[in-house]
Amino acid sequence: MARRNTLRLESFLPYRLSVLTNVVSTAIAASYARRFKLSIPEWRVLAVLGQTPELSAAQVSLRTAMDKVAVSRAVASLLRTRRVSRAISASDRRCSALSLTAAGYQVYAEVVPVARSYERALLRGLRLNDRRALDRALRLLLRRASVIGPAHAN
Amino acid sequence: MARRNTLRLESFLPYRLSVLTNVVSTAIAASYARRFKLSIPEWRVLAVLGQTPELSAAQVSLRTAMDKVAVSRAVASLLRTRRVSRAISASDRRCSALSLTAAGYQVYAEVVPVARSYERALLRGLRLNDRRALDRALRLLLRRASVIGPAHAN
DNA sequence: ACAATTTAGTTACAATTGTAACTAATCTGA
DNA sequence: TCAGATTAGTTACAATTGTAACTAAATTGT
Repeated sequence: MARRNTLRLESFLPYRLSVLTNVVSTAIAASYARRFKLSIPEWRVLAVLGQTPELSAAQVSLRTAMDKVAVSRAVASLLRTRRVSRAISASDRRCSALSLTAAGYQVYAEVVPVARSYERALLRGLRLNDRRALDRALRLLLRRASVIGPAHAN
Repeated sequence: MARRNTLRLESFLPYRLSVLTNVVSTAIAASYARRFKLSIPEWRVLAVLGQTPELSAAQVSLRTAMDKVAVSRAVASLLRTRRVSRAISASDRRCSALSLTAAGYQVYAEVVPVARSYERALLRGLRLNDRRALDRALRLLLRRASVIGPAHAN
């Protein structure tokens, strides 16, 4: 019952990141889930293919930081709804080139401004200086997190 | 195929937050999951009770930003492993006061330094200025996110 | 040339999580 | 006082996600 050496959860960085991310992605998801019947993984795949078409599933996986099973499922669903098309590569019949269909681009074109506007609303109130610092911090934290990895013995 | 008005996912704030959070919480979880058989929700409950004992499940829910079902499950599991004890309130027999047992405190006391050291490792390389800016930014973003909420029509 | 390995992607199943409905206790107002 | 509403917490079930095993194609080394 000594209660010395206590951890203040509300100022613990990993906890704060987790809470913030949760609120943010739930909010964003809500804005397109209902309107377009898009799940978060589906939106991610859509987003990378909108930016760079003709990617294989593995490449999508890399760019979205999703694992390949998640990508496979999202792609399957996007194929069903005809928002993504798949062309099997002639040289290597294992991989395929994924692209948005016209319908896919249309959804993309509608969601992107919403996403942007949400981001703007979120950043409103942060001064330019702080935005830059945030940008630097996120970049650095991500790099450090990848480097130290799960093997953090102590 | 015009590809104008593209969204650069890698500089899109919600996306970056999500990737970072994912890496960080997976890493932290790994460091205590195996050693103490603690899931993330369990660790969170342990963390608030270590900081403030005698809370009801609802209060834990508030402080951890977890929903009540998640708390209920985590508590059930912590009761089973005798890391948390529950005393039914005399005045209101619906709610109960949750506290850590001696065993619970022991786990807490072992995990806290690990968590702290991970946080330190993460922040290494960020200058004091940038840490302050990050702190401000996170506080502000969380507040904005809660305010704008899911009702972000566009 | 071909057995052994690697790579892309899928499928099957288990574990986790979210949603809704529920029980039990308390509170509220007529 | 007591019917209806509220609150704490749990349970049951559905949907999502993670893990492992799998198929099929390509690559490698001998």
